[in-house]
Amino acid sequence: MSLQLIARQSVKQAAAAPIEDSRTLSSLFCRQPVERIAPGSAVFWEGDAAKNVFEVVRGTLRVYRILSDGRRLILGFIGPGELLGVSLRGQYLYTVEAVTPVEVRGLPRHRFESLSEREPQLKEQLFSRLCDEMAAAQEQMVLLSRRSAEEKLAGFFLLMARGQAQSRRTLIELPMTRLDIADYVGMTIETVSRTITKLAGCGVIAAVGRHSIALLNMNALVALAGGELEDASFHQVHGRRRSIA
Amino acid sequence: MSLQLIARQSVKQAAAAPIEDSRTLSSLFCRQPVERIAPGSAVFWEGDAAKNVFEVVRGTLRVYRILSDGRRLILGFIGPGELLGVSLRGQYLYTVEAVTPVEVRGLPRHRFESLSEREPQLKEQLFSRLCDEMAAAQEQMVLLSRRSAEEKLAGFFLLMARGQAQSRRTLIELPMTRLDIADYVGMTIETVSRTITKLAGCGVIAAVGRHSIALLNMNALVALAGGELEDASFHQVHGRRRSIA
DNA sequence: CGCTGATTTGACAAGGTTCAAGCGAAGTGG
DNA sequence: CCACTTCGCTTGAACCTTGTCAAATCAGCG
Repeated sequence: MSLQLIARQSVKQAAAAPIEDSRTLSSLFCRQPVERIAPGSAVFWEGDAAKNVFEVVRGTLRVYRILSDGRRLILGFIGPGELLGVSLRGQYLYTVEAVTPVEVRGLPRHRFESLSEREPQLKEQLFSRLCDEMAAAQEQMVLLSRRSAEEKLAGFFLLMARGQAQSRRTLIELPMTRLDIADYVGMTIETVSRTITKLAGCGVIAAVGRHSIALLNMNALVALAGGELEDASFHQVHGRRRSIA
Repeated sequence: MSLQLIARQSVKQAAAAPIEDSRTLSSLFCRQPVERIAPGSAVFWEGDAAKNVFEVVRGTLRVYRILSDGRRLILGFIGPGELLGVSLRGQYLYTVEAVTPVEVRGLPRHRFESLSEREPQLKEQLFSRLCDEMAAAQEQMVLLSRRSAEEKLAGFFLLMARGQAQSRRTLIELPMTRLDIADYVGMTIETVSRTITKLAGCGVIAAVGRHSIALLNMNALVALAGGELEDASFHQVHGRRRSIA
């Protein structure tokens, strides 16, 4: 039985907790050579021996598992600054594939471990990232448990916005395909497409090409998503409305 | 924004990795007084200051969050041996309520932290539990992403069986209500009920009173669940088995 | 024995999946 | 540089599952 983790570091998180220690997790990787990975290629596969830990330098990746009936469950999308393959035991638990052209730096696991063992602050940072990942996992559960397609997609867009928004940016990138989105939120590709069309029809969002959308009515989007994806700009209480035309 | 964790220790895990260190996480709690909690009462609420860490001695609890639209998302059920409220920051992220009569031992968080700080093995154990919890979270995502009600419930039953099966016991306890189950797998109570009736009609399971069911046809159940909840009796592709016993 | 709350069951409608076809953009080869 | 192919995306229509509303049953308890 193997376990490993995607260590996440949300943008917000990073900003909120500036690093005082000179020695950061990232510093472990900065001398490692960069590996380039083409879209559609994997960094590693579910079941592989977990030999390396990676830090994402550039690009977006999808993390997924294939269920026994052939369906693909995307556990998350990760980007620059995040760690991949932090593992407690021997095997990777999921497959990680490049969505866009990707650059990563790899570090042999045993070195990663001995280094982080040596310095408590690193261990602490690792722990902290683990917590972030846990929180992210819970958010995804919330997302998956949402009933309607609109709620799910609204939640997904907010998640993506949160991940890349400098502030209240309205244009967000969706490097992944509709199929990726569908496998992430647990719907079919058709429903994703239809729902995007519908939201665009309501004026809540606007599709800008295939790989980005504009968030036109943030309030409506947050209301639709149920307000659960806490955003800095949003702070309401339990009495909430959800109108979408 | 606060983060904390339910640290899980699966039955299997405990058996597979015998403790060599004299000092275990549990040993931190064994001198603390036992608190009794009546069914329906909470150990703590989402948003409370995370003052204590708890170890469950007896009983079953539900861990949940209330979404802003009033829906309740049950993140998991936990039992004896598991930790509650391990927190990196100040507040509990979810509410924990007793399903059955429960006994827990509480330990002030700062003491828990300073103690585990002092001993690396404890930190290690904590890390390990965290990984278990992460794995559990992923399993729930798999469960939630399943399409049909039958798949979800079959998966749920297997999960429950795995959590309490001494061996290939076929009678499993379901201390929680149908509503709890519904909020866990993301369906309505009616659908849960209908689906149980249906599975019983197929001879796959049999309802024994309201709070336990007999697993009559394990193979059918595993097939229904998609075989993803790896069980000793089941190991396909990736060639790894994991004894349950 | 008569409450109260939990569960089951029924009928119906909404919404999502499925199957099928049309559209469009990106990339290839001439 | 353009036509062609391909793949991803959108759209349509029928079907099916699940959510909803409502009512009947059941279990536990005073």
